[in-house]
Amino acid sequence: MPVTIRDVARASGVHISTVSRTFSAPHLVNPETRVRVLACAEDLGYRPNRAARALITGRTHNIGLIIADIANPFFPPLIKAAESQARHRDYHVFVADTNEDAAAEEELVHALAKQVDGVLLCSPRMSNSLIEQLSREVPLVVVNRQLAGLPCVLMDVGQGARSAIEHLAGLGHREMALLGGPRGSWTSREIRRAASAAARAAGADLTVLGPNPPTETGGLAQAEQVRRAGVTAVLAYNDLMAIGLLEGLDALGVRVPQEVSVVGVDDISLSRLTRPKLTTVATPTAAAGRTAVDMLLQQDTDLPRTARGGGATVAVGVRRTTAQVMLQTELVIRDSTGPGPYAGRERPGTAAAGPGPHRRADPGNPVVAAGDVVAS
Amino acid sequence: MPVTIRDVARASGVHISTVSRTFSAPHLVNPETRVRVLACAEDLGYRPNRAARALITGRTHNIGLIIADIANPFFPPLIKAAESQARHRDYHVFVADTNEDAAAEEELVHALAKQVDGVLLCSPRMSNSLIEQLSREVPLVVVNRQLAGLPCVLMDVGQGARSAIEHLAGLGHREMALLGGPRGSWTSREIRRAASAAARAAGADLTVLGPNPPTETGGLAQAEQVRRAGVTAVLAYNDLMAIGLLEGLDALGVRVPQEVSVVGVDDISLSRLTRPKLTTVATPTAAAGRTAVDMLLQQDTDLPRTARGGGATVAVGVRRTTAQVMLQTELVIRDSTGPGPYAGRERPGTAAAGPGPHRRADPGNPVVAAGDVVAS
DNA sequence: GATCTCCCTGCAAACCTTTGCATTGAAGTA
DNA sequence: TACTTCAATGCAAAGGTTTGCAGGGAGATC
Repeated sequence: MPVTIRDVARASGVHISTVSRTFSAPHLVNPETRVRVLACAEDLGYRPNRAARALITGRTHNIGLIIADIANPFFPPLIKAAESQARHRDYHVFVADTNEDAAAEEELVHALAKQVDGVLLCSPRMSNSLIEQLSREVPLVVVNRQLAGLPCVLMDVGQGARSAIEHLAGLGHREMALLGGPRGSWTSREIRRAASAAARAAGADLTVLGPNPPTETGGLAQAEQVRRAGVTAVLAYNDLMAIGLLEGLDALGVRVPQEVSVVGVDDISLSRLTRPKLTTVATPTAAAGRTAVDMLLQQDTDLPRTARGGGATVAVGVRRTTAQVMLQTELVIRDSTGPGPYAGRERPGTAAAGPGPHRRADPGNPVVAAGDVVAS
Repeated sequence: MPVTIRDVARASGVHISTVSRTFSAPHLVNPETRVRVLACAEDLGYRPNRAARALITGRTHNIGLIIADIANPFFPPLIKAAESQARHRDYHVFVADTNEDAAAEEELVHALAKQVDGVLLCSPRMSNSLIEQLSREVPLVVVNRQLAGLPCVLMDVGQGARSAIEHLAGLGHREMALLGGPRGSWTSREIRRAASAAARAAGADLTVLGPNPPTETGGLAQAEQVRRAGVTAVLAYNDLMAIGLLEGLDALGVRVPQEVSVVGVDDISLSRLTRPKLTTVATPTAAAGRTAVDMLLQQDTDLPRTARGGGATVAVGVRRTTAQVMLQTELVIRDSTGPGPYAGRERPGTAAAGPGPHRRADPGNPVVAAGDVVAS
């Protein structure tokens, strides 16, 4: 039933190799023959069997995309961007969800290793050493985690957190809380580090609450703690948690931003739809998806995967590019942050007045720090 | 570099076929040999090459999942459920996003056809005839669309829409609007049909606005129309649109539910977090994902795909199961619906008073209508 | 007219695995 | 002891494609 290259060859009266070349190296075949073959192929509905092709070329033209949680609206834009970028290059994307579970991550990498040309590991929860080990099994690009010797796509959440804290301090807040993200998250650590430093620099206190699951529920569950901590401003690990917190505070009768200001991270589409609209640190997720695919495919074309001719072309000392790209973030001020108790006292330069809407531009210029490492 | 079955055979001193059997038919190999082979395989980090296996068995152990829009929170639960169900059966899931584009759908089915054992087509936008045609290329299970002769997983949105309209009528609404979904959506047609009938039965007017893109923006854009139509209650194609409408009405100063009641469909997790909380028709998305995978895999085990031995085992008159499963929906009443202008006038039986919270049970009992069809 | 180029096409091996059949050898039976 | 049975293993073909190499033929050059 399935039509193979052989059927096309028979129909068009040429050898299968000619049919093969018609598709993979058209310039090598006579134009007349080519059109004839193409016509027959079209006619019969022939489509090359990618598995068979993969067997010999060593390239599946698939890439794996491992995601902590598809239900987190942070990821879909990244996934879509990665898919569209991949599709342009005739690659397909395998999306897999780990449910925020490090063990599932490892298993998925193994499972995907043989059927993809590379894996995008997004916001991994497993250890650095394990990631390094897995990278020997299949080319890896890591998103939202910095690892020496591996290509990484990072978002500058540190800068974002700093801006957020400075924004809050400028509004007159001194007692702040940070809702930490999940254990094992590089982003969470990064935000915490930067936020602490920024708070210290601004003369503010920062209470860290967490780690927490990075979901609405995780944020909602901390509402009580936030109130008890007596803070007037909160930075949450992500928008989902911030939205949950908004909900929780509302249930407790705490008004936002009059009594407590809330800032999220990610700028998911939802954060424009909450009441009040959420002030948040916009992360360039789509750009990250595109960039990660580019880096993976770049790496892929660099390393010939099939060692045709056996031991002759030993791949010793292959150079692997390990560029690390840092994408910029931007604070988007909306309605969930307002003046704090110290508004107008100090720091007179920073406007403590009503926050106007703030149009953000797409940060299209990644800061690139490239480096080459000799792979084993 | 990649370790093959041959390496394992060499290391353990047996023939490759014995290694193969160790994995695919363990009972055929001597226990001692087996442990030795397994040890060697473990040692070398051997993992069978699925592409090569697929070439001969005709099964890739992958399934494709084609989704209109991953960013729509309706889908992630379905995807997760499908993935987890598939993983239990040692299958992997290829997720692809079509951006609500019928042409992209067709192309994706073609592209996936050869590298998966079957495709789950979720909320397709293309024509029935095209779907039927594609189903001859690769086994298909269709979700959210009813097609004779093809296995389908449906959610009873008709019943849901009816309940919603009855709920609104019971609250004293007579002038209602329906925000239609995207063109080509079976669900949208179904909702429209049922809602119209229910409105007629309840003596209410139903203005249909649309079709619309099934997003927040789509809903938001219709706020003005809704106000102009002078209706007091709106049923939206999905929660996303309902949420957008909420936003739009708020911007226009229209209070919900005091002036206009709003009902959505899907019960995405967000609808618990809007202000007011959204009354909606809960659809069993996770169950749909699980069921669809089950049906696909069932079909897959029924049809031997590789006709080894060539013409001898002609697959003529193969029976294909085409069960159609209808999953039940349920109205979840929250805070976005309230009494209408005719509250308490007629229909005294139906309580027009404040809507109490309503706990919904997981509708775990699918209504199954099975049928066998002889495939060509 | 003979030789050389060069374009096009065919040939066959290779990729890694599965699986029907053949072979081996040991245990069981008469 | 000779024969059957059966479990365990080896052999080799097959699956669909790519690709290095070789061959064929037409046109060009001398």
